[in-house]
Amino acid sequence: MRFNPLTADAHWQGVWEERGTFRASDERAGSARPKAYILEMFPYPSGRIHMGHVRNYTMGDVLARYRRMNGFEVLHPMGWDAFGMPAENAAMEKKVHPGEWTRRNINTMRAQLKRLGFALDWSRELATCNPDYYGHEQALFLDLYEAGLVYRRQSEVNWDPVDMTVLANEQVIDGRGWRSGALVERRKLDQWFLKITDFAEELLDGLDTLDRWPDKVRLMQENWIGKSGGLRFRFALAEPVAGHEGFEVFTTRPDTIFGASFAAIAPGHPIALALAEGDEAIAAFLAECKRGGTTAAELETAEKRGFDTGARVVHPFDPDWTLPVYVANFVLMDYGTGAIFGAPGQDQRDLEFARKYGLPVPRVVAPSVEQADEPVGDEAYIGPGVIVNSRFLDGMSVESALAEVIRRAEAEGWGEGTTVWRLRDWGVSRQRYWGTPIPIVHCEGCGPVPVPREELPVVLPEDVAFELPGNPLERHSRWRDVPCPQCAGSARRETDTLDTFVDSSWYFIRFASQPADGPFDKAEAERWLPVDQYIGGVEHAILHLLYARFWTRALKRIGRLDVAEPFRGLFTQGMVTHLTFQDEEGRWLTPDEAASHPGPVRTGRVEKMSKSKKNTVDPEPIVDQYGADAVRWFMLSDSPPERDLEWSEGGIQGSWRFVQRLWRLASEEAERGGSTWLGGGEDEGLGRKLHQTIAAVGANVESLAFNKAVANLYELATAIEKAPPSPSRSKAIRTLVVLAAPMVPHLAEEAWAALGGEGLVADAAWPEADPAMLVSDQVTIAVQVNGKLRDTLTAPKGAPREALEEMALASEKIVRSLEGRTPRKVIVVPDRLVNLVA
RNA sequence: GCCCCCGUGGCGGAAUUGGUAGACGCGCUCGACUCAAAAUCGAGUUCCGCAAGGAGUGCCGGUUCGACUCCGGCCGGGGGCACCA
Repeated sequence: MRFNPLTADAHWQGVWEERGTFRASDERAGSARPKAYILEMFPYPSGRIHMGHVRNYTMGDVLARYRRMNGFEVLHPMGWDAFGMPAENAAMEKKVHPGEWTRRNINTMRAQLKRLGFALDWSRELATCNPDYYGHEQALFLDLYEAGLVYRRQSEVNWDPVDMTVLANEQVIDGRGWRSGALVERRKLDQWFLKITDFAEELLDGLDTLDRWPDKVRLMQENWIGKSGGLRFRFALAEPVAGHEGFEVFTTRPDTIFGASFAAIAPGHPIALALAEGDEAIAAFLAECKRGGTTAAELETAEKRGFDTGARVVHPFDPDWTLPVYVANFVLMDYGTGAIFGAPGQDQRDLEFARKYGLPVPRVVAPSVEQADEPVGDEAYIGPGVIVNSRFLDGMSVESALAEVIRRAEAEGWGEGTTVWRLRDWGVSRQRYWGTPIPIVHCEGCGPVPVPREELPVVLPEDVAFELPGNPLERHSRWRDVPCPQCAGSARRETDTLDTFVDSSWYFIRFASQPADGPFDKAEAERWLPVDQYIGGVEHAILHLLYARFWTRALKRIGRLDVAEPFRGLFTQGMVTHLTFQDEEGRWLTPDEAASHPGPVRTGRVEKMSKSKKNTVDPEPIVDQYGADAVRWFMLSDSPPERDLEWSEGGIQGSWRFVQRLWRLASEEAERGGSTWLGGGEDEGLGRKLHQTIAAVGANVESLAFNKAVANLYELATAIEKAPPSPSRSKAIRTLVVLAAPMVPHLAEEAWAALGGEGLVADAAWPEADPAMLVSDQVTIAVQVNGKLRDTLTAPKGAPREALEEMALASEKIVRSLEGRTPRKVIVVPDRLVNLVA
């Protein structure tokens, strides 16, 4: 009599849905019950659910079910991050409308998710590609626009001249478009930006409050925001150049100011551009700089190159000291001021540059005064030390010299201490069809004009063609050409759409509150937010999580939502991996192909499941074969959730065995008549094991250590199997079913019903561990001689030190180990060990 | 180059503050049931050794009565950022 998931899964899923078991109540949240908002990163509807989704949503589900059983009102919603490029690619390749393709995928994936029995509130399901989602997003965009947090400026993009589209950096491979293979150009386009840099300081400071985020993610965001303190100052040109009398530079090392041997400006610097107007050699150099690749590898190997402009700047501390001005390819226009001074003795890049162009390399920092005149070799000295060869700074530490230069610069009025950020404003314009239309109209007379609120949503036109390259919105004159909302003159809609990261920057708010007439209701959203536990892949550690934090803070600033940080707890789960297989010619084989391949098969490394390596395992046939619970159980077993999990046939079979084992325990108990068992007394040992397990599983689920909770349940099951029938055993079986319910909910319902449990096990209360049962009155004491274990003995709990020492000395093994020596020191840790030092 | 994380059996991994290393699972071995196989159940499984015993958490050293755990230095693997002044 096996547990049959084929019938049980569907049955219990139907019962939960019918009863609305997992529907979250806004009224109860926070009033009748404490609230818990559990969220997993919503999926992109790519076609089918993959194992990564299953793992991610299973973890969230266990936590959601566990919280419910602990009396929380739980919000656990699901939706679709439904805009994006793959839909347009599908449209081009398969001649299907992106909307149709997306909606079809959503239907498939929803059905797949439902088969896994997740405790989701489907009544709140949303898809970002629906006007009743993105229309509200347009309203929020206008709110930010009116608050001055949105602006428009020219910006360089990667332009694919064949596909006539903008490419993300990741889509440029070796300088060519990933799809067309055409050489990518750098083009300047007018684009919309969100002022995330306005929030740099608070986004950085806010990280300190996120104590339930992984340190790794906080660190990555900190580096991304990249705060640097330093000095910004003005270099005066000895002779004016193309109308400029000087330029500003930024440095984090003003203490090295007397080590300066040149100044350098970026190829895009206004002075460089002005010089190029009248000088073909400079113009040629600038063109050369532009051509260079932008990939990481190219930049790493790129040579430092410069062009001596012939101009000179005056050293701020010495009017008689001038420095040559170069245009240098390693100076970035969009960081700091786009210009630097070079101190080759203390900076590796400056050193390489100076060596190449024969510039002096003075030492101004030395480990000690005695090393003041030691020449700098192939490596710049960036360590701590004392300032040398620097006039009034000589003898100071790096820190005090730094402060002193800033103080003088400010006092003398030629510079000031400032902070520079690595973080750039967020460019949100995408020259794409399948995204949220930016609700702006461009009027020849009035310029950019917001679409009036009553005209929202600006709906994407359905009748678009993808035969031609480029953005179909630009060609759709009926949609594009509209009168200006201000002057009624002729105008055009903005044809760019929003970056899909905008869509995912507020979906968690819409889940919490979804009125028809606005993005969300403030009070209702604040009832649920912040998300108590957010779970997703570490690949979103920076962009999505930073954008969502920014968006939430922007809403707070304009008074729409009083929440500073959207995600109270964050967990980044590992990937699902699998063995890879190749045939004799190096072609990748699927696991099935590998098994039936006639020739030799090379078994490769364990890698992330991916289509290109053909090592994916589709969850659906696995669910068909083993049922949802076995798959869920496997996803939680073995590997710690933050690490990668290797899919294996053996693993899923082991999970299947355990599901059946649990069922056997429960069904045999049910046949026996459950709690009406009359023989035998209480089984104290089993009772202790039970309560220890209750405590351990609870603690481990709370800390998301699902692999340990799984181990706890295995142990309890084994202990029950080995125990003779007794009331304790009957109780342990019922409790085991409750403890396992968040992980294997279908089996648990079936077993619960068989055992005559009241209502649904999903609604059952999480058992409480009896503290008195967690400690036993006998403890095992380790006995060591010189720190090495020689014997163990059993003693009553709380036995006094002297008694333990005496027992240890009486042990035959200990006597032998001591070889007649008398211990000169005895360390006793009560209830733990005795260590005899001889 | 800079920053961060991780090295424990054949494998995935346990080990709350330094206190019996290897829980639990996979795999493997032996046994039971079976005509047989599958399934299931039982026993065993860090290494060397018949045993007594010894060694053992990447390597070297240190602190300690006692180190997987703390400190220093190496080696190996992984991740993030990347010409950020």
